[in-house]
Amino acid sequence: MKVNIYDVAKAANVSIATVSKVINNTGRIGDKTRKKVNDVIKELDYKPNLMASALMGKKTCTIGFILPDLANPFFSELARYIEDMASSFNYNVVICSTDYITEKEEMYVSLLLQKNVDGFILASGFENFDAIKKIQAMNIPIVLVARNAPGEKLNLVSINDYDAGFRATSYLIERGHQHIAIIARNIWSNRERFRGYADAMRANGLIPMDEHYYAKESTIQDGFKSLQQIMNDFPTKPTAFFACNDLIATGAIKACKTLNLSVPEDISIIGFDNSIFAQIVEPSLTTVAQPQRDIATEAVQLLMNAINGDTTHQTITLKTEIIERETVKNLTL
Amino acid sequence: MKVNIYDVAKAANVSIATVSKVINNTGRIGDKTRKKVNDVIKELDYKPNLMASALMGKKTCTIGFILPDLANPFFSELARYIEDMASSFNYNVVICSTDYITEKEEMYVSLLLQKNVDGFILASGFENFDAIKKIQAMNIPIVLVARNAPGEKLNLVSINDYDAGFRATSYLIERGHQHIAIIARNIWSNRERFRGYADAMRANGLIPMDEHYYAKESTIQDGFKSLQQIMNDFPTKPTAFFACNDLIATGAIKACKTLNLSVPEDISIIGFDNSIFAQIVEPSLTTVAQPQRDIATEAVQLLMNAINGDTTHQTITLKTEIIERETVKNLTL
DNA sequence: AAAATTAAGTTAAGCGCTTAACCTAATTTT
DNA sequence: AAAATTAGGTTAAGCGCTTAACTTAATTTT
Repeated sequence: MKVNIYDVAKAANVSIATVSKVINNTGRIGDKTRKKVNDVIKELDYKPNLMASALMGKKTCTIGFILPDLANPFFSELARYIEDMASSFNYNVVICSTDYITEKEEMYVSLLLQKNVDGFILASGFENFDAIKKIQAMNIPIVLVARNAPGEKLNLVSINDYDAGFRATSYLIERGHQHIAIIARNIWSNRERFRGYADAMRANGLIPMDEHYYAKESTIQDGFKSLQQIMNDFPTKPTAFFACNDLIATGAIKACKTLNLSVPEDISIIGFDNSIFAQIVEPSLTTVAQPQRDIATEAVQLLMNAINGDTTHQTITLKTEIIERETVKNLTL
Repeated sequence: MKVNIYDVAKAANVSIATVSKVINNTGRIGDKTRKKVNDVIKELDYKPNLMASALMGKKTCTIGFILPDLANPFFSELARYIEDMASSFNYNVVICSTDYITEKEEMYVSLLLQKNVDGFILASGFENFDAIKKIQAMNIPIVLVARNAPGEKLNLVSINDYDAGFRATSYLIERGHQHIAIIARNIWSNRERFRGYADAMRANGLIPMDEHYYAKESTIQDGFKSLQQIMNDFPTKPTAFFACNDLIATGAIKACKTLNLSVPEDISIIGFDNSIFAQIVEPSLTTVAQPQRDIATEAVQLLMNAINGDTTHQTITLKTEIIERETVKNLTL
C-alpha cells in the first residue's frame, strides 16, 4: 500500500542507499541514475517516512509551541505567525495550551520530548524551571518568549516588560492621572509590568497600589471582577487603570459600563498587547503594542539557528509602542 | 545521554522484550519482574522513543488539524477545545492554517501524512478533494468539520448551514426587514447559508441578492468593504445584513459607523459563529451560535473511534441557536 | 603501462522499538 | 510417573531509513 524506499530501489534498479542519497542530495550519484530515481519517485509518488529518518538522527521538522491559552487572541495571533514562519522552513508546529498550570507544562514537555521535536518555543509561565531543565538535558534548543530568565543559558525573545509598564504608567501620569490602579496577574511579564508601574508612580510622588490585587487569571471575566473589586475596595477611586492585557482591559471596560462609569470620561484605561480586541472594543482601546509578528519571526529564526547547530544564546528585546485610541482621557486639558 | 530500552533491560537484568511488555502491558510477566522493570524505568526516567514505536506500527498519538486561519477567533477557540479534548486521550495536535488555499491544504496533508499522524480533523475548505483522497488512500481516519460532503464516505461534524441561513434570514424577516443583504464568502458553509438565505427570502416573496457579491475573504476588512460596496451599489438600500461570520459582521458594524449609520437603528446586522467577538463589539452582536465545544468534542471522539478501528462513518449535525443581542431592530414594533 | 585517483554505486550495520516464535522450568493432569 | 499445560521469560526478525566502509570500473597521472 504505502510505498517505501525498497519499492523505489527495486523499480529503479538500484540499491536503497542510492535512493537515499538522491533524496538527501548526499554522496555521489550519476546524472542518469539520479534522473531515473527521481522519475520513479515521482511515478510512485514516494514520500519518505519521516519517522524512520528521524530514528536515524534526522530532524523531525516539528517544533513544540507551548503557550498559556490558544483561545487568547494575543497567543492565537502569535501562534499563527509562528506557524507561518515555521512553515517557511518546512516545519510544523504542535501547539499546547497550559493555562499556566505547571503540571500541564511538564506533561507537554515530556510528551513532545518523546516525540522528538527539534525545538521548543515556550510562551507559558514556566515559573518552575524543572521542565526547561529537562529539555536542556536532552540538548534540545529552546526559545523563551514573553518572559525573561536572567542568568539562564537560553534564547530569549521578548519585550522589556518593566519599561513598557513604566511607560504605560507614565503615559497616564502625564495626562494628569494620579490615582492609577493596575490589574495584573501573577506571572513573570505582569510582575515586571507591575514593577515598572510602581516605579513610575513613585518617581512621580504617587502611591502605587498593592500587589495583593493580582487577578486570578487574565480573562475578560477577571478584568471585569478586578475593576469592580478595586472600585469597591479603594477609598480614593482610581481615575485610570493599567490593564496588563487586552482581555483584562476589555473586561474592565465592560465593568465600567455596568457601574455606569463612562470610559474615558470617568475612567481611563490602557491595555496591553494590541491584539485584535483593542480595535474591536468600544471605545477602542489605547494599549501597549507588542510586535507579535516580529516576536514570531525572531523566535522561529533563533530556533532554526539553534536547531542547525548554533550554540550561542541570544536575547532579543523588541520595541513596544503605545497605540493611542480612545480609552484614555487627558485630564490636563 | 538519552536512555533507551537497552539501558533499562540491562539495569533490570532482563531482555528488552520483557521491558517492552511491561511498558505495553502485553504478554506474560511475573510480578517481581514487572516491579523491578518499573522501578528501573522510574529510576532512569526512561521514556520510550515514540518514533521507534511508531515505526513498528504503533500510534503516533498525534492528530493533524487543518483549518483556514488560526488567528480567526472562531477557529482558535475551536482549536483550543480540540486540543483539550485530544489531550484527554493523550494526543497532541499539530495545527496548520491554509487560508483556504488549495496548495497549502495539499502541502500540509502531504507533510502530515509523512509524519504519520494518526488522523485528521479538516476544517479548511477542501473544495478540491484530491488531498482528502490522498488521506483516504493511506487509510488514515478523517473527520470533516464545518463542511459537508454528500456522498463521500467520511465522518462529518457540522451544523446545518442551510437551515441556519434560513433561520437567520427568517429572523430578520419576522422583524419586518424586507431588503436584506448577505455578506458571504465563496466557501461551502457560506454557500449553504446563502442558499438558506435565498430560500427564506423567496419563501416570503422577497428578492434575494445576487451571489456576485461574495466577499473575497472572511475578515473584518472584507466585511467593512462589502457593506460599503453594497450600500453604494444597491438602488434600494438594505435595512438588514446577514453576515456569514462574526468577523465580517464586525467589519460591517465598523462600516456603518463610518457611513454614519446607526446599528441597529438604521441598519440591522446578524452575524454567525458567536465567537468572542460577538460579545465584544458595540453594539453587541446578534448572531447564530455554533456549538464549538460540542463540535470539538464530537470531532475528536469520532476521530478516536476511527483511529481505534471503528470503520463506520457518521454524520453528526449539531444545533445552532440565534443569540439575541443588540444589532437587530424589530421594525414591526 | 603501471600506479594513483576518482566516480558511482553497493553492502551492511544500526537507530529504538514490537512481536511472533521459541524455550525452559514448574505445575497440573491423567 | 509420564504427558500435557502453563507461566515467565528470551531470541531474533523487521519497521523504513541513513551512512560509514567498501567495491569496481573508468579516468588520470607519472
